[in-house]
Amino acid sequence: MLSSLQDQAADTSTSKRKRLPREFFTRRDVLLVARELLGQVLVVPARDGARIAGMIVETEAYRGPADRASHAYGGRRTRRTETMYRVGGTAYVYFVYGMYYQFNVVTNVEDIPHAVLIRALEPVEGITVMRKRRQAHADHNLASGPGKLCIALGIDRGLDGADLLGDRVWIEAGRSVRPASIGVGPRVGIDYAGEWVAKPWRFWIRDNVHVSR
DNA sequence: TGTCCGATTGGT
DNA sequence: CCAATCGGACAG
Repeated sequence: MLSSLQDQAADTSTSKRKRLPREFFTRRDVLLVARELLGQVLVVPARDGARIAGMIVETEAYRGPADRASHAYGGRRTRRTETMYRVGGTAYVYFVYGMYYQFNVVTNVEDIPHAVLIRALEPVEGITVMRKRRQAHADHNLASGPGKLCIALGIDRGLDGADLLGDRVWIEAGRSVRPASIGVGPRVGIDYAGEWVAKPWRFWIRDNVHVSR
């Protein structure tokens, strides 16, 4: 089973992949979108026309305004959170801890601030560039965290608000992941969120070495 | 304007 | 376990 997973993952680097359509992102269930983003491929074009890409192996759903862990909790609408109120299929990129960027995918229709944090990628294309940016770390440590993947792909605040159906960053169809291969558990780094801390809204591909932690 | 703190990471 | 490092949110 493990080998078939790897074969399929390898397949995504050679076959033609289709870009995910608007309708994938505008669905109302952010938990469903978070699960189905596993196995899809996040792509950022490099300067010379090359591509930097990684298969999504870990995600977290944020369901504002009810979700206390969300930046949009209570309907909070500020310059930073405004992006989350845009239509599904928009990139929400923010800066934290004074040094890291975090890449999110906005879901649902306009004015409903739901989003999926992309927490880890398995490198697929542009691995040499990723190694350079991440200072020659082992491959399983190139993009195995939300801050790390932004460094590896060169993502910064300039991509906040970018349309995922545009040409600055997008997501292509990779492989579907069987429910049995999906790990489910509580989100991390949100100890301030009270009862919402325990919600099992973190998803990952089981046995994949590129998952964080 | 001042203070508090974070959807993390890497080193001790 | 802890420091790094600075923008965002909010109180005053």
